[in-house]
Amino acid sequence: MNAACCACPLRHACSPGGLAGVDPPRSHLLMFGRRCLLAGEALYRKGDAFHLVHAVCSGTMKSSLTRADGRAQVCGFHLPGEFVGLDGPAEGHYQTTATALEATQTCSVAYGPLLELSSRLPLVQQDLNRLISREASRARRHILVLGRMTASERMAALLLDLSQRAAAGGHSRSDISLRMSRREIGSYLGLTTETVCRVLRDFRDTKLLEVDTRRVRFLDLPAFARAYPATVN
Amino acid sequence: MNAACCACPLRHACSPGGLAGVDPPRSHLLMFGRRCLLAGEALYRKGDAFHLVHAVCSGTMKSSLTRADGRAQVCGFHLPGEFVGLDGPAEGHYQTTATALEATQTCSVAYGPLLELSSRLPLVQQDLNRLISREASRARRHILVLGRMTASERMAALLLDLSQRAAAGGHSRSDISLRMSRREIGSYLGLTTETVCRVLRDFRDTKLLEVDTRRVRFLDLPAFARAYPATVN
DNA sequence: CGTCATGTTGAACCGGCTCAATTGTCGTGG
DNA sequence: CCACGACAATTGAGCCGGTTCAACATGACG
Repeated sequence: MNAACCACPLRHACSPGGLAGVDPPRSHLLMFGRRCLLAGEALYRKGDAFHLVHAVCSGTMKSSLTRADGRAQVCGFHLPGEFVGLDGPAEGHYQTTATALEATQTCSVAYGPLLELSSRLPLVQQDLNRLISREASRARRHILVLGRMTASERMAALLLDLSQRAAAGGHSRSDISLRMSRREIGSYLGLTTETVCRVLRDFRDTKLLEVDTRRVRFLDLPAFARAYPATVN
Repeated sequence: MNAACCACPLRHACSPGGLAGVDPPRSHLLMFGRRCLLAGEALYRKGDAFHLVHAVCSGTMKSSLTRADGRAQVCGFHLPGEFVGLDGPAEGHYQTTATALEATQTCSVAYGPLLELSSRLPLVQQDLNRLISREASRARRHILVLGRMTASERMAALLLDLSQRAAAGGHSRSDISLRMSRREIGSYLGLTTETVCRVLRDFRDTKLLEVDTRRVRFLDLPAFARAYPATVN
């Protein structure tokens, strides 16, 4: 582990989560560099040549697809400790655009050397395949949400998912801050911003949540999860 | 290429599409076996231990997710020459259930040896990663459809997709046969069977298609594609 | 020929959308 | 510090696309 990695807030999360088998003396070969993004800044865009995968070190990102008519559809939110850019291997260029939702730090890893390394280290190879495959898992869960769920179920699914991932990152499970706008939530869930608002108001009115704009607190998380069982995988 | 592969209808499609770099003398090590499935029979089920990936040799399959309440959501259709089971690497067990829609032949490949082989052959490694990554691409395209499209756009997207894939398999581009039921189409598109029927009727009434139950013919494919541009990727 | 699943069509309903207006939030500059 | 403007969030009223529910047609298969 080199100097930059020692300081990385991901130093614990990165290896077990992503690249368990990389022996320290070699890992510096992989790291391409860090970037600091401002809110709204893109890390990569759809169509960019794919050479790097990225870890979110701090902040939050979204990834979005572009429709033929040019409008965007948010297809994922990414918290610290998670990877973005793993949609690249499919075609050799990114198929999504990754944008920072707030000031965000990322760490980039060169894909070529990573592949090469993985062929020498079976554990890395398996982890890499797993990571790429998990990309599809996420998308499939998303399909389940968009398929035939009501607005409240969709919103509940997102909140429970964010809660769980925030917890995995060491944050509170019941007190989550939404770094994305209502419009972005709506795009992700296949709803309008108005409906997102109304659903959150209903959750508040029925004492399931406290909602203060972008701050959400579960009043009884287990009860909430029980009320929306179809959303848990 | 061993005897079974010589007779395989995929013998041309398999290598270029999937495993370009496997040198013939070794490929027999990979092939695990063939299976013949009847309509409705499952090749694997959600939760089964993941050891094999499969190619569809003939017939048609669907893969489906299971909701917490037990109901299924179709998440993909698979034509001859395409792979199924690549959702396995993520967690070491299948996350979907693959079912034959008609009499279907499959060819299975052991994942472990494939991984091992791929570490010696960079081209195979890259292809394997690409295949796994394409799994996510498919799911993302599906998200785009389920996100915010009208019923007709969804149906058009499916028909154009099937047309394109049928053409890739050497079949007619404008004359396609739907091996799946209206219910399965509806599940895949996030619609009811009734709506699927009505949309097809509308396409027929507006002279875009000839529809005879499970047989669909585009009367003017380019015009159809132009009428639904948002559905083409 | 009867049975059962699949497909089709119609009528009424409703969840979420559209459109429009209001309020809240935050950054900027006076 | 406040005023201002731009944008995000919220709320209401009315509408509409797709669902629900029900009836009927078709077709596969014993």
